[in-house]
Amino acid sequence: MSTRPKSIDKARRALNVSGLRITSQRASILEIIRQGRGHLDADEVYRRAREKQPRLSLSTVYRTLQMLKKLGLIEEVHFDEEHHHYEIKPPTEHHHLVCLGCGRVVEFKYPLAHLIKRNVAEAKGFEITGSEIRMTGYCDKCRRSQK
Amino acid sequence: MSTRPKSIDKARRALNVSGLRITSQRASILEIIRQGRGHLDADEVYRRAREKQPRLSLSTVYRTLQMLKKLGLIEEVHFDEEHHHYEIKPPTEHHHLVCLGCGRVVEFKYPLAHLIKRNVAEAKGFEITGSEIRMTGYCDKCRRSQK
DNA sequence: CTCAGTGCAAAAGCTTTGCATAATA
DNA sequence: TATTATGCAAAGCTTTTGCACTGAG
Repeated sequence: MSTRPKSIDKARRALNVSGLRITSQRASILEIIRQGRGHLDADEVYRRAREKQPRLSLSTVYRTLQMLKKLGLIEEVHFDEEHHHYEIKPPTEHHHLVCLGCGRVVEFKYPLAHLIKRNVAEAKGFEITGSEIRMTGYCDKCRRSQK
Repeated sequence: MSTRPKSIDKARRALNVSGLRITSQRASILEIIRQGRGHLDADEVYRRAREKQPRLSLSTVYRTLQMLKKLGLIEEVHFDEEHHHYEIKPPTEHHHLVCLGCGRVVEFKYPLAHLIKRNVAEAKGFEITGSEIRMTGYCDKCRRSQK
């Protein structure tokens, strides 16, 4: 059995098809995003990747993130106002709850895109290709400790 | 009858209550955001405000935006990856369709927060205070011209 | 061997901050 | 008149870019 996760193999193929090279930097970055479970920003990816590759530069991280985004392998999400965060493109539609107290991010599934496609987009003549839904609030723990 | 829109009066009260001063800069900025119907970024607010007040500085715009946001008078929304956009806090929940072709932003109403509150948040122990829903795609016009 | 990818350093946004001056309440 | 707000300039961050070198295919 393979020791490589599926998402990485998929990425290898996507790069090959596009005539792009698989470098150790790109492999680490992708692997880190995968392990990060969707909640890392560029700088955090950089810091983690440097533990294994001390000579890695931040520009490579940014260039790689852009490339992966363009290939549709990762997705950019916006948890707070300041940074972009990245996650491996999810196979099924899912969204995020962000706790304003502790910053915790919880994913949830709900077929909202479909709903809106049927009820709103068609009426406005829009063809929807992507959605980002972010609900903010306070998690269980933070609510309790605030009282 | 008053020539001032309600949203501005509401703002005046909010500032007074907080012991903040109503300056000509703040009034213009708020008025511009109101007229902008929610789709202006800081720089655009700045440029428009300067037509009337050439000496206005960009820092004042940023400081005012932050203040208005803190007071809950305006809301920050994220149409693209690069900038923040601001709108007068909407009385009813609404969301945005963003066209990737021409950048046009269309608002739509749909009680998604309520839906998610009932179906998702409660189960996860979250108390939801805000939501931002952004669907991307292509509008009628752009779809036609692409073919 | 060739060309895409990298590191480095510098530049380019957008946003914030310090401080003296101006203006509101 | 007492603060608060402003303008200006400088600094801070995140992100992008140019260029010579390195390394994957």
